[in-house]
Amino acid sequence: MEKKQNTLYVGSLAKGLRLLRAFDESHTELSLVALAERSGLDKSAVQRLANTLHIEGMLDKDPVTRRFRPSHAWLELAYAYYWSDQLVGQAIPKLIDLSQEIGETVNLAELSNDHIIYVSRLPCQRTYFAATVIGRRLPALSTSAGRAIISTFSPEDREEAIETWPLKSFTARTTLDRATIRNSINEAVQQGHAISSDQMILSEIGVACPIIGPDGRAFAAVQCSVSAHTWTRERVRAEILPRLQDTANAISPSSQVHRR
Amino acid sequence: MEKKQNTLYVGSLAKGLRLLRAFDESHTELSLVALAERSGLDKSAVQRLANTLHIEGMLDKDPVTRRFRPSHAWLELAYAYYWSDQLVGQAIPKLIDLSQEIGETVNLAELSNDHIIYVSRLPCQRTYFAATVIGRRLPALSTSAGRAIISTFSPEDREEAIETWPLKSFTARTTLDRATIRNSINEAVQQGHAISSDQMILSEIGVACPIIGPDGRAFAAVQCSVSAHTWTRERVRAEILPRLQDTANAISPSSQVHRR
DNA sequence: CGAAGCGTATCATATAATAATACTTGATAT
DNA sequence: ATATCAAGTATTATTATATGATACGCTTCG
Repeated sequence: MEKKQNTLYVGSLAKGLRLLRAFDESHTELSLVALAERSGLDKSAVQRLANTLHIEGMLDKDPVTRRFRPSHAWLELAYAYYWSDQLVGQAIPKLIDLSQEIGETVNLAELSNDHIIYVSRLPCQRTYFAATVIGRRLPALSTSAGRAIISTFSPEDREEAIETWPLKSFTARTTLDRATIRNSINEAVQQGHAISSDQMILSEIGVACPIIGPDGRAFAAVQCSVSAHTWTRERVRAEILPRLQDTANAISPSSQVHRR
Repeated sequence: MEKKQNTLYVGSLAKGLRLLRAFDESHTELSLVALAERSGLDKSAVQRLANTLHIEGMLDKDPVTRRFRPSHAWLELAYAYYWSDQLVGQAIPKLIDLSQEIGETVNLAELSNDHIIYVSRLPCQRTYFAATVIGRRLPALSTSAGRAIISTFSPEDREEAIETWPLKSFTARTTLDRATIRNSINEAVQQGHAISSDQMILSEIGVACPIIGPDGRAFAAVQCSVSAHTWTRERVRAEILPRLQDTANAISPSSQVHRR
């Protein structure tokens, strides 16, 4: 078991974290051996680590099936995260206003390496569950939010992102061709916003405006997803975009105020 | 440093978790020594553990201030949590409908020992930030959701909760008298819902209906918070309560369906 | 009834975490 | 400019602590 050869690296802690990360949308509760398989650790290690996590309240354990599940503590961590992210605090009231105005689902997405992560979500219409859950990470290139953010990069960084960032197919129509994505991003450079269709799910239109930082570069975007059954790209541009743009602008300038 | 004398307990992992828990609403970024103070660990330990957490992507480190902050990984954990909590999946669409109908903030709260924790929040009006953040834990006795849940307990359990669960003062009007709380809960037993005022913040009215499990006992509640400036308890009862009740009932029966 | 799978418990061993110490850096004040 | 201090970083000898192999007991299934 080759760990980082570093006296400042605590292997046991890292292994414990791997256990936490073994849970995802399709692995919602795991037995001891299932945890061992998914984490790549042996049974003894998992026994000790999972037991520790259970004692410390990070894993719930079903008394009858003996299976482990994420505990409420995972939500408490999200709570702490929200207070630490200045952008969220500034954005939330404006996002609420926006969602009420347009009556459609509004999201705040942040760049997380080469993915975007939905940090705040305000669902206004029934949608599929995955569209309502915070913390969802998606390849930046495949999302309107990611493209909006990338569109604020320097030409070089933009090109590097387009060429090297990962892609993954979600629907039959997910764009996997980087040239097409380049066009989409170039449009976003011109127009200041990105629009995409059918990327994560079919019959879905996504619009996003970047939240521009003091250096002109965005690391977040305000995004809106609507159904193609009731909307067209034209109506989205006419009715949603102006307010979305206003909201993104309103969040931008005052950002980066450090406290303490 | 007395740890659990147990070969199945990994102290280093537990210490690492203490570092994560050092962050909260008033400690959003922490330096090495600040982490040491808040966790009760010595500088060397914090150095090693925090470094590990950083390498593993659980802590961001400001390259200039050298301070640590929660990373996006904390939201990913919340994401995994949401998929593991069956109740949320069942409740979300109904909560969205409800919030659209009544145009006010709707919450889903679950019991977490003697506290309630907000698992899902759908803000419809501008409110203070804390009211929009998921993962917030509050003493069950001080919240309408908690009282609604307790009201479904057996008389003995109810009494034990009223007598022993913790209380904390949030506003000048937070009820700290257990007799008064007993009255409020008894009312909830009669009426099937709980109403409270000025508990977490002044001029706020909270209503909650329990989500009753197959055994008749609730571990969650649908809750709604409105401003006392625009609402009265009577109007809340007349206009919000019926739909709130319907929503809670609609979530209740189908619960406890185990998959896999 | 036997086998298989899983959770639990025990223990000798040496690896891997520890804590003390010293070094580096940057900010503030003199 | 220079001194002082606090905070972050690096190194090391020591042994406490995590390890993983093994064995046991309980269900479940064919």
